[in-house]
Amino acid sequence: MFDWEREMVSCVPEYYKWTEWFFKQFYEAGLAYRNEAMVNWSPTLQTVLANEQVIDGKDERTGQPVIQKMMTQWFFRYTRYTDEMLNFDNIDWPEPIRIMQTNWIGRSEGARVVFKTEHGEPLEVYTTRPDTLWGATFMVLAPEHALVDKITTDEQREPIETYRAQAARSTEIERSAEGRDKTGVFTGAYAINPVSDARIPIWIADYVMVTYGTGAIMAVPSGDQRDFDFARKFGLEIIPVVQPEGEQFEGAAMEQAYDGSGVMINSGILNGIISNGQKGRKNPAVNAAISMLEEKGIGKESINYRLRDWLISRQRYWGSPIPMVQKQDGTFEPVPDDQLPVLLPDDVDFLPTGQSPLKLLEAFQNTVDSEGKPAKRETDTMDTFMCSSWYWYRYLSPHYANGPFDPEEAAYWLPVDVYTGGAEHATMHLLYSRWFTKAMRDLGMFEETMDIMKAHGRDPEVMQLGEPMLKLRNQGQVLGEERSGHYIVASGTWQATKLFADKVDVIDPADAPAKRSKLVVGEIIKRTENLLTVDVGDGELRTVEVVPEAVVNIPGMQGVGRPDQLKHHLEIQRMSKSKGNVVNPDEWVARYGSDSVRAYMMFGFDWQKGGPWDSKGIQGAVRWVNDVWDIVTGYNPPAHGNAEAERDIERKLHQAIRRVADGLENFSFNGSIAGLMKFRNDLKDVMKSGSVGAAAWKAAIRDMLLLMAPFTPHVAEELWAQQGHGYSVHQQSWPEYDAAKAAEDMVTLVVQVNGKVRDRVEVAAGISEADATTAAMNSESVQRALNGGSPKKVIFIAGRNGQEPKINVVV
RNA sequence: GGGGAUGUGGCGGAAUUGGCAUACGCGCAUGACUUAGGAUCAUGUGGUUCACACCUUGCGGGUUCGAGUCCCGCCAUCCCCACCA
Repeated sequence: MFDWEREMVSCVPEYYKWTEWFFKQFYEAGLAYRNEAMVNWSPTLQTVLANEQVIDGKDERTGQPVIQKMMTQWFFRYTRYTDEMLNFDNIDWPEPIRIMQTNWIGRSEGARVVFKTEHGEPLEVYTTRPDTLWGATFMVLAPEHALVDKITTDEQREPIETYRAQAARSTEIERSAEGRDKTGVFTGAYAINPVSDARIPIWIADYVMVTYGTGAIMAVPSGDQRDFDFARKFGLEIIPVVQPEGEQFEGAAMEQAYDGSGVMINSGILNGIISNGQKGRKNPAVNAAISMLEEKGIGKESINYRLRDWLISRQRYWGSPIPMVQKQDGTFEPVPDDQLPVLLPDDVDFLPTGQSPLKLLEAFQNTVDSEGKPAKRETDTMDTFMCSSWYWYRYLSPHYANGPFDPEEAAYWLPVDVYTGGAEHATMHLLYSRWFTKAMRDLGMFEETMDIMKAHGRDPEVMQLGEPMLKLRNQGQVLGEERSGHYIVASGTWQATKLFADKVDVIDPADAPAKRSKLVVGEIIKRTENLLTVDVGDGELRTVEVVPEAVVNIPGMQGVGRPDQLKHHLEIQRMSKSKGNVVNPDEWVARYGSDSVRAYMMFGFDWQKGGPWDSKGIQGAVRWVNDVWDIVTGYNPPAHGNAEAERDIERKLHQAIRRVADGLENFSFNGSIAGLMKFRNDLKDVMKSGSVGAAAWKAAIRDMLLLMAPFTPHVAEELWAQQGHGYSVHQQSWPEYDAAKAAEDMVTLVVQVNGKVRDRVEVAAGISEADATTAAMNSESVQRALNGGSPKKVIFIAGRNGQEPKINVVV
């Protein structure tokens, strides 16, 4: 149900005023900052992109390559809440989403170790395997690492500069497309291994990312395959430090890196300690290594995250303006609250300059600072994920003027109970949203809400979680229908391997004529304009061009047939105009009514999975709705029925209540409707037997309509009114489930022999173990299996929750 | 390379904690009603088998009195991440 009084639009000033306000709040709290950083730059879009918007080194929208570039940009301290965002204890979110977010945040446990160059410059690295420190035989810096310039020797300067220039030019795709073939250049400088005092060469290579860890690694070729590949390629030393039982590793002879468990060798004081191959303190060798590093003061335990701060600047027009002005001295200050929002100008020119139109608009940029001196407005706008990171708070009170939301409303509604959306939002929208809410909490934005909650007797503790949505479920997508192509007979003239058809008839495959040289007979696999690809059987394809004046006969198609009306084969895939498999719900609603279409949408699929549309499958829902209509309007029950039958329909009603309610809570809507369809079948049986009296019948119908209301709201309302009940069916209390009423008197005792079902016996519900055993022993199948002997064991399982009792005889 | 999900009749899909596998629906078959049927009604419909009976949840093992469900190893498909040190 939609409450249109709470409609809001994120690109109107009434909304984005508060998006800007949030930015300002974050800025003043130190959660927003400006920094120079290596960013993803899209030359195509002429803007920077968040890591989340770069897929395989390409921009997710255009598929064009993205390059790395140093730029000054606005960031949010996304990493402030890494550990809290890894905690899902108090929210009910799907496991796959939690795993994806966990992997995205990418927490890794290890240590930072400070190496020194020969000349004494400190060179810090991050490693998850400090136990392998003695095996570090060289170091690798990212090409962009700040120390490269300083340490490179004169002889190596030229190749280093060439390599760095090349790395800067190349896109991330090119860097990873090289796969395992390592490249790199020696700087000419050496470092001292702080534990072994070995003099080890320092290289640069693009397999080390400047953005992760410290942008520098200690390379342990005996334990890391990437380092191993690099060492082999450039002839660097390999020292084994972890040796599995029964092996005798020799650095020169190793064929690949070994990262499994074993015992430490060549490792000074660590020799003999077990390294179990794990990361963190769980590994005895790592544990010992970290203690040693901290004791000697050359390193310390350290946690590292894959997650970077959230880059929110965009060099484009669309998006909320960043409410900052740059003063003449170059520093920034926020726009005063009473001047918010900074409006997006509507007189911009979209010129192909490669720059944001705002950059070209002097009138927008020129302003004054808080002292009245000339200043320049920030022309970057915010990532539109900003707008979607808090919209549900605005829903509460879309026209509220004193803040982003009305705390009175918030105290009633927050947090969101259930949120549904696609799983594709896992690492973007849903993670941003969690960050945003945690930041709001820490900035005290929920304080007033919590006071009001307290005043209304609601426990405000839940707001301390800083979680926007307590329960999340992902829905699947309804895909296009699988459809076979038209089966055709095309005739015309051949030119080389192509048939120019002047006549095309769509036929039933059963009526296909025999193969003839002048004909093409088969299913259309593909059609582009008037060019057909036809499967003539045995996987053989023919190309047919339908000439402009050709006669096209399509049975059931009115008017003169055109080649573009010929259907081609479609596999199950997403609906899209270009594939021609879009199912327009309006057409189906016009044909069957919205309740039937709605019921089918809920019944025909696993809601969390989605699946292909099936234009025949909808018939089941249509028949159900029609049947219910006929049952309710077209049957006159007798004044009095028999008690047993009335008890039985009451029982079935309560079983239906249970199924419908369970389905609604678990998002198994198909189960709910299956329960209702079954009840429809039960009612039809009652109609046939005429055994239920008017009062019991009317009561059953009444509750069924209540159960149907969420699924077929219009038909339920109409029938509710026709039954003489007051408006509205949607404002009644839900039928209460009564387990006693749902319980069966007689149940089927399932008799198993060695766990396999061999017999079924009708017995009274709640049968005792002794009686069940007697019944089982009297079963012919059991007698046969026992063959005169006695059972080894008999296991009785009483029926729970309406389940049948079972008895298993072990022979 | 790492992580995740899925795999059940001809099809969509059911199956609380391990306890009658295939609910509900589509389709199909036979019959009825009909000038007609893409309507409706009845019956049937996992497989092998005349039957008795046996087998069956991607494949192979295991745990258990009992496995679609739990564990181990494969295979297939899809998704996410990816030189992350």
